[in-house]
Amino acid sequence: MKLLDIGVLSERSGVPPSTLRYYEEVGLIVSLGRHGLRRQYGPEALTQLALISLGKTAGFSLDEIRGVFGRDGAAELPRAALHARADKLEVQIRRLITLRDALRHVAECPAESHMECPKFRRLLRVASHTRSQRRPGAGFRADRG
Amino acid sequence: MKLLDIGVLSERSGVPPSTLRYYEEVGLIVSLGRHGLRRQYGPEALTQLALISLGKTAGFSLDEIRGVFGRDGAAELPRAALHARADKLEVQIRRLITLRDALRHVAECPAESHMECPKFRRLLRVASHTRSQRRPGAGFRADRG
DNA sequence: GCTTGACCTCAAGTTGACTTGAAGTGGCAC
DNA sequence: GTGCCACTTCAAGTCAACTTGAGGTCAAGC
Repeated sequence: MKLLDIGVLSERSGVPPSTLRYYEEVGLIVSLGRHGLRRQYGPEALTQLALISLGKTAGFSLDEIRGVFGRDGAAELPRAALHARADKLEVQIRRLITLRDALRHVAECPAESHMECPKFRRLLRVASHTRSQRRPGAGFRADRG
Repeated sequence: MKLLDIGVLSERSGVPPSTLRYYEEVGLIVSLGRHGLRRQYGPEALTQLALISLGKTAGFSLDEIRGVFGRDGAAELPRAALHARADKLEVQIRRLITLRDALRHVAECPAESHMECPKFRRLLRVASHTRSQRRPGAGFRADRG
């Protein structure tokens, strides 16, 4: 059973050691032991980090991610709850597609003002109907690989 | 030209007055005047807020949103930059689809452990290859309509 | 055996996006 | 003309998710 030193895990996952320690502190991952002072992780930690990364992209808080996937990276919620999450994701995916289309459109549309373009106005109508959601203080960071 | 009292705009957009004032402070929207003390907004503010909401769903910071869409809700960036944004969005959309599929899968898969399921492992491989991105301190809130 | 360097702990700081609280203002209904 | 109440300003607080800094430890290589 080959364990990964925190430095190795950090390098392989792209997640800084400080973040790995933080994730462990909040119970998202577990270290299996120490080599001297240094934390040693099992190979499954890489999988967990991939899952965490995906969840963050989706805008889930670390709390929610921990709620959905247990320490071993397996789902802990009942089917219905998992499908509910997937449904919410689907809504978000549609909103992202709307925005992508809006961006592509304004990049190409020759109309004087975008507001005069029926296609753009239609996109925005969709946007305002698919109401946005917020939850207090859920930090999300994207960018910086 | 009918103006919207901040209270009306707040109600119609679902965005709290404190947030509208904040958006105005950071230059995302503009009020056209006052009725007594109360800010009055033009109807285009609703469009701007829809755009802001979409941008936030996509994980853009308010700074980035302001950068892409000017005060009038029209794009301010050159075509190439807009397409680049759209490309990044597309990557994110694919990650979200991966996560959605993973969730649906674990909800249905009868395998003893998900790690033993080839389909799940394949999903995770995709997840770890499509590397996640982060940018320092870009708060994002989802949920709470 | 001593240096080196990457780790350790713990507290405090940072960031973006808001919200909250105190103290004040002004249009509108009565 | 007076009370109400939703607004106003401004400073300070909050929250998640990390990062940073000070001071310390320890396995490995020389």
